[in-house]
Amino acid sequence: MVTIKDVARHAGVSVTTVSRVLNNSQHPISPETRERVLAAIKELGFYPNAMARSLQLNETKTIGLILPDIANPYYPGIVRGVEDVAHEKGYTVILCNTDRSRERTKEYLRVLREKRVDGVIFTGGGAVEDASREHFFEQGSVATVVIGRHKADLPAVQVDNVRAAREAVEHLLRLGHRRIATVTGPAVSTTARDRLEGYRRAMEAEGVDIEPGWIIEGDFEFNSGYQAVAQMPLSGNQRITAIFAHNDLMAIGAIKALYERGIKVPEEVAVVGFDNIPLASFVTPALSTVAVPVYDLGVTAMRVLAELLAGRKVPPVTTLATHLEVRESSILK
Amino acid sequence: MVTIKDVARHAGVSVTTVSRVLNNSQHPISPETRERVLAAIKELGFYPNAMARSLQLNETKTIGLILPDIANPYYPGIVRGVEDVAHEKGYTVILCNTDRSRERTKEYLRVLREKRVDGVIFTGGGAVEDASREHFFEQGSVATVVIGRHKADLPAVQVDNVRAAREAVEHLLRLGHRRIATVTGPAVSTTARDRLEGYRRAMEAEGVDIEPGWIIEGDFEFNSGYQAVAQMPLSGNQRITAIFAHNDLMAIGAIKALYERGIKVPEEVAVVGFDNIPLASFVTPALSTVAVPVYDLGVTAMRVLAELLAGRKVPPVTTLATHLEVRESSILK
DNA sequence: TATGTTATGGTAAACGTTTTCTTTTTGTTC
DNA sequence: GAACAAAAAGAAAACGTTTACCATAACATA
Repeated sequence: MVTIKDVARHAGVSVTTVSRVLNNSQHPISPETRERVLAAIKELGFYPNAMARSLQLNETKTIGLILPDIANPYYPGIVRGVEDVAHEKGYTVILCNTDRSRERTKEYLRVLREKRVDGVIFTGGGAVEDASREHFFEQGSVATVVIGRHKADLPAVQVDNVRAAREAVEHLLRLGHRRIATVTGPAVSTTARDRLEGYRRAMEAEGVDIEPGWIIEGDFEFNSGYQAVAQMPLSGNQRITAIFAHNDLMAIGAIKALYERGIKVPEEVAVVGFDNIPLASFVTPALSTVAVPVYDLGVTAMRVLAELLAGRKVPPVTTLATHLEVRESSILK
Repeated sequence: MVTIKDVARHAGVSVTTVSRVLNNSQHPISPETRERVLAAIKELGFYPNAMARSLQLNETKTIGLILPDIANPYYPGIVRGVEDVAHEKGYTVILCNTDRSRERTKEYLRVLREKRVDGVIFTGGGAVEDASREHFFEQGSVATVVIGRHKADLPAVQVDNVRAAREAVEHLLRLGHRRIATVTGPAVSTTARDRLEGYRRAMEAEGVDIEPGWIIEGDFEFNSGYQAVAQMPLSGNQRITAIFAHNDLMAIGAIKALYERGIKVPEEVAVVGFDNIPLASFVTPALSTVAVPVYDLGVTAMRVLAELLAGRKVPPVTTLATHLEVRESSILK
């Protein structure tokens, strides 16, 4: 590998001078010298060693992005948002899939720490956060931003799940539905709790009593939505006429189950999901859903992190707006 | 930040000794000394500085993963595969989205080079490869593995697109279809060319003449599949009875268009896609498709790269098997 | 002439590790 | 008790940068 020394020798100057032209330093350099250095750099194919540089400057221009699983369709949008802004600001992103495993999370935190990343963006909540707090923040801090709900005392970027869920259910109520079931996320998920709360508030505001069979716990996976349908009253005059699922995957599972039972969506049962994963617009009928601005969540998180790294104050919480994307599954053409 | 010196002082030994226990060196260390060092490390919360280490050792245990767009549902599976193996082998992954832009690709290659990544995995072909060859490999090499077809002289991990496409079409022929249309990828894509070739060979082997209107060029996006349907003969006895799309997104677009025209899938028109993105099993009817083992592509690519980095010989091409995932869109229950 | 000042450039320490080479300590053998 | 070997530990150079500080030359100023 060619080093700054080689360049210096080749250009007939000191390494100091090479370093100066490399970094556009304040220090005056004569045009001829600069030219010679630039020529030497080109000629030798010199690429400064970022590690030596980082060692000296104590910054790596690298951040860690920790999430449960990139293969979950909710996350790629976030990642892309983070990455775009990171790239624009000269940062590089290390991707860490934790599968929500505490072990693996800690493992990654150790590596990120050893690699001296300048900052970290977390998403995926829960156990991950605990591990992080313990491990990362308590022993010397690394700038960190969290996407989503969290208990830690860290800057967060999130959406208002209670409100968004409420709006989704209000939409169904406005269409005349009263008997509305909901497929929730796992009870431990704060996100799921918020979405359930939104459902409750909308129903309550409308004076509709929620019947016991209407709330079915899922796990955010396709299958749990599919299976939830089996537990719902679908015939007789006790039957439900709409389903609000806590995410799109479960909503699509529910649609599939309804389809297989010969129940028409949206004619007999309307369905609304949550997240607006890419898939949502492609299924038939196209899924009405709460659009979570995943890309913007990523973009904003990285922006906040960059502010933090620049030593500026950042808001403790940034809340991004959702909007209801009404498609075919909840409304007749 | 606490350094190895602090640990040494705290444990009353030299940095050499600390380094030795840190790296489980051959050099004998008395149990008591080791204990003292370990205790000091723990007590001070010491995390070795990977950059200083890398500078010395000339390896970063980091690799770059270059792809067009993580938000494209084809890629997360690959990324996950790469990441899993990388993690297992002690590597960290830097994610680079290029949007197939030559500019951005070169930009990233520069950064990866400066950060002295140990290796690179490329996927997404085309322009990217050119940029890479030029920039990366010609001036001092970095271990590299390519996923998919490529022209460069680099170890590759791929599937046999010709064969896989042929099998997909043979499946349709076996079901009795003769008038089979195909929605291709962009003409410049080698992948698309291979898949078209497979279609041709299957038809030819069966003695079916391909009519001009049957081959419609798409661009691998949902919309082009949707729009392709408009150009197909769908009524009269010249009508096609099956569609082979070069990827799932286009296949799903086609299904949507057929649905809107009141044409039943698979009863009136069968559809087969390619890739087996997660979405494929969730749409209605569930999409029959050629299952590309994306996760395994990632896993294998990283394994090959690791071999390369260990200085071992690797096969120039590793071909992974595809299989046809027959679901509802091409066969009646 | 002595003294600054400015423009340009260089020397060498520092960043935090690993590792080669030495040194010290301990133990064994005759 | 001398001689040596083995075990344990340390000193210092090296990795490739950045930068504080210093040096020189040219020129202006009093």
